[in-house]
Amino acid sequence: MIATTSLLKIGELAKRSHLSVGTLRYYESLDLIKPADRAANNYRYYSPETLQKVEFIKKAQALHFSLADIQRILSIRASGQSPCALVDELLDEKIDQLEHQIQSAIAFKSELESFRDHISAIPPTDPTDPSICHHVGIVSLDVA
Amino acid sequence: MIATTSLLKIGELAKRSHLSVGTLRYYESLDLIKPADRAANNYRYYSPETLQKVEFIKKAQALHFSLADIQRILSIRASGQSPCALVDELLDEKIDQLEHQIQSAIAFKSELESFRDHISAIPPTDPTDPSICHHVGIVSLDVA
DNA sequence: CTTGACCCTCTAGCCCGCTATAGAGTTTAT
DNA sequence: ATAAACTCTATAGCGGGCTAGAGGGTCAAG
Repeated sequence: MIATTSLLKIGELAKRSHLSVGTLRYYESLDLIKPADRAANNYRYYSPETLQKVEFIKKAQALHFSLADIQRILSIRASGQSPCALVDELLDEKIDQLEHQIQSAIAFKSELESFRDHISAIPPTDPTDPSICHHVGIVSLDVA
Repeated sequence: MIATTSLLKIGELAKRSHLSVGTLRYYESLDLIKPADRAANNYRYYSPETLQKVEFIKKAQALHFSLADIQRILSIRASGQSPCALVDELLDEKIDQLEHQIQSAIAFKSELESFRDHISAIPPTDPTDPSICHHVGIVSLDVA
């Protein structure tokens, strides 16, 4: 028998974690959290540690871990093992992805800038011009 | 009566544009393209200019314009006006967004890097440690 | 005349992290 | 005793750009 006095109903957990009730149920559907108990009324009753777990989830999300990643981390932890190797691997992965995103965003931005400068140098053509846009550049620009 | 000899069936347009038939029908549902004619068999028959339009769509997509943006551009063009003002505005918008993305990706990457360095400096703890992860940092790190 | 390659519409599913609703039961406060 | 405030399940929708499938009609070649 669990000391029901300390257990939280889902609404309370929601309030304390600043997540919605729906989100908490959604997390359960992804095996991220689960209630310590389901009383006869079928209500979810959470142990207070769940709040820590939810905070962990939020922090990990802020680090751009997907909920699937987080589930993997938590399940390793739940099996009594250390998730550190996985966390390190995921971190390296995110950092690589970010570096790639940064480089391609920089390249793409300068591409857009030269395109903008290019078209603003072209005088407006007659609107009845049959080309799709007087910004002929858009049609003819080679974008890799 | 349209010279049916020069018109393209959807499969032909798909082949020439390297888009799928489904994509072309999807584009029609978004008012990006439409067939010049629908014969008695209800087949779509496209004028060859549609190929130019589709190429335009692909180029604009490569510039990260959404299909909704592209629809706006094309409808302005279709009404006989110049879409240049809109294109310029959208370009400026994309460039600003890219700049913002680049800056926040850079900041976030260095945040992740210092986090990684921080945790790799912490010796592994006992797996039976009740904290969620021996990477206590994940739990305690303040990420804005 | 039949086979296969087209074409049609309509619907559903994908990814992800939720949110919102309907319709029902339960608890709590007055 | 009743009404408000909670809880439950199950289902559908969002955005964006598609893809896939069912269940049909159409057309050209052999």
